[in-house]
Amino acid sequence: MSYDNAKRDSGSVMKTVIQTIHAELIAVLVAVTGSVPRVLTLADGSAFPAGPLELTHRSLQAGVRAWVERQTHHPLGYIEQLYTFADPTRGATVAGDQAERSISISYLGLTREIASGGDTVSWQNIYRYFPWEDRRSDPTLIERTIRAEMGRWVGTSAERAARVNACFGLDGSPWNEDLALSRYELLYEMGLVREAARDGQSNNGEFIPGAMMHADHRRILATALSRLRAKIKYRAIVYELMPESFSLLELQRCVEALAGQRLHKSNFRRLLASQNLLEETAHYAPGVGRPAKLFRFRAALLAERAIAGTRLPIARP
Amino acid sequence: MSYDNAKRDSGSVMKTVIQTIHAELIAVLVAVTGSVPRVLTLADGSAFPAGPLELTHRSLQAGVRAWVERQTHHPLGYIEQLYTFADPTRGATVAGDQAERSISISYLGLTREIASGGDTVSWQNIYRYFPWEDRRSDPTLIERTIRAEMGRWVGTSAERAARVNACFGLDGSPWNEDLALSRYELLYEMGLVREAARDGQSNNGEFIPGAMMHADHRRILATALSRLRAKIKYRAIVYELMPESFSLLELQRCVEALAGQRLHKSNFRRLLASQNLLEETAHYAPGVGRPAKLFRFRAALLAERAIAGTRLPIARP
DNA sequence: CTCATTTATACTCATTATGAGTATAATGGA
DNA sequence: TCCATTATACTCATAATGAGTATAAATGAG
Repeated sequence: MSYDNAKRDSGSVMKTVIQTIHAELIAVLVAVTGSVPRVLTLADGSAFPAGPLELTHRSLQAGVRAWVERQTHHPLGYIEQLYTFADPTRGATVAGDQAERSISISYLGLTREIASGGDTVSWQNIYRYFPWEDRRSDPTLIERTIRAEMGRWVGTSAERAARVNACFGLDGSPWNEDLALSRYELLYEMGLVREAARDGQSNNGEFIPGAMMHADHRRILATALSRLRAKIKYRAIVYELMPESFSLLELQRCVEALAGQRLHKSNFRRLLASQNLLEETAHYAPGVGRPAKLFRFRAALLAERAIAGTRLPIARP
Repeated sequence: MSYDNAKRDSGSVMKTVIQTIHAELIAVLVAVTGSVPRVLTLADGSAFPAGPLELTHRSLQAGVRAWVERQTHHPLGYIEQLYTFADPTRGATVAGDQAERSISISYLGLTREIASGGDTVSWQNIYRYFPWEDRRSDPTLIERTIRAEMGRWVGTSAERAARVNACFGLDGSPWNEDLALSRYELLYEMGLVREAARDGQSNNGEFIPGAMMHADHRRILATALSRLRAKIKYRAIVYELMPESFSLLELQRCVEALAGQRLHKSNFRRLLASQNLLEETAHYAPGVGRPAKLFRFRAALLAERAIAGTRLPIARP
């Protein structure tokens, strides 16, 4: 095809080294049980299910499904792609005209928690890795624990101060739960998470609380959390995390678990009502207090509809 | 590392074939000039700048920058990753213990249009590929041209009808500009775009208007358009597309070009005012009519802030 | 120089959406 | 029976939106 020549050669001489690339598929599986958001991990909480893309895989998604099922025996429902990154230099050696390099493609999956087989397979509380992201019971953790350490990095730089304040909702800036990834990256840059020291970043003080993970898996988890928090607001995906029927409070607890924030009960219900995604069942939830009506998601929701609308001030003709 | 064994071997026997993967980097460069949104193309509008990931590339992003500059001599500003996909079977042959496979990683870049070198390098109107996405002058194009063809595919299926209506804003459903990708994919599934026939999909009628592209580049462009339309609403990225200073009407035209919709002038200005992202300059734009004040973006905007807030009804303590 | 034409800005106003509560209804158990 | 608990229904002030109208400052034709 003449297109290929035009495409490859314009402006420079082509290299002849053929590069061998190793593609790794990584799965972040999230479930919410009660009020705890969890991820499925291997190696006692230090890594996610992962494995190389193989010839037998029909697609990237199929590959992810295969690896997760092989390693955890957990069935997989909804999944979506998160991010792809290349390991900057690791193993970039040349042998003959072959060079080795690694690319990681990460996926986010939503399911319901099931006791999974495998010795080291386990569901871990997401906030074990990011204690500062859970502001439901104690929104002052950042103030109390890591603000001082961050202050050391900020020093007298107004620009750094502005960045920290915007990211962590300090000093008048509002807290934005979607910025989970930015916060993790900033902490890494500051050298306050253990991974930074492990990777040879300079260390600017005491490490802050939060469990470490293999390679950059914790960063991938932060990506997943950010994506999920953002998406839950404009797409009906909590659906994937809930049982067939549930009470409104259960649904609220699920969203709160992901957002890391308490929600206003009646306003949350009003929002649900306006979205018209739920329908009543004939049943009621047992338990203390007045029994709650049970709801289910409407089938019509299958048409992957956005639940919020535009923010642009559109003109009518 | 003991982690690696636990990770790879749980539940199945490991394959020994080493897979050679070819990673292709693809760049969708967008600029808006006047009221026309454009993409930078090669091969007379049929493909995007692209090339394999090489050893000399420090990162995926660096690789994209290198290829774009090599092929188009166009400087590159802001870029972000779009999507990664694996070519399902093409070239999946095995030679010895080596197998060949291709992965494409696409990027979206925002710039200002510059006359670019290279014979076949050109800026193309995005709506050349998706005429139905531009509803500024004529929102009835879908009704007039492609609705009948889609109707043939829908037949008597209520589910198909619901899908088409939700996607294309027909029959009472509101038009949602963010669904550009879903619309393209649906048209492909219906066999109404030329790529579908080329790829061996069954054809359900006449092809609809819109230029074809190499491989799945048109699908990638649809991804870029969807992403850009969605992102422009909650992130201050138009910034990258505008000159140093500009009038409010110019900014409005730029957003309209991307959204494919007319905006309400005074409400758009009120929105801008509330976001506080702009500041006045001392200058005025020349031209017919009363001269417009020129604005520029505030420097403080560097702190990559979200411009919209949460949609969740948060509870205060 | 005056006025029609054009584009820029400033306001207005009804309707919705949101944040924050208060009041009332069903339960099970002491 | 009364109380602790949880579920639902309303209320109300304020902010955000959608849709216009009114006024200001240029240019160019006559």
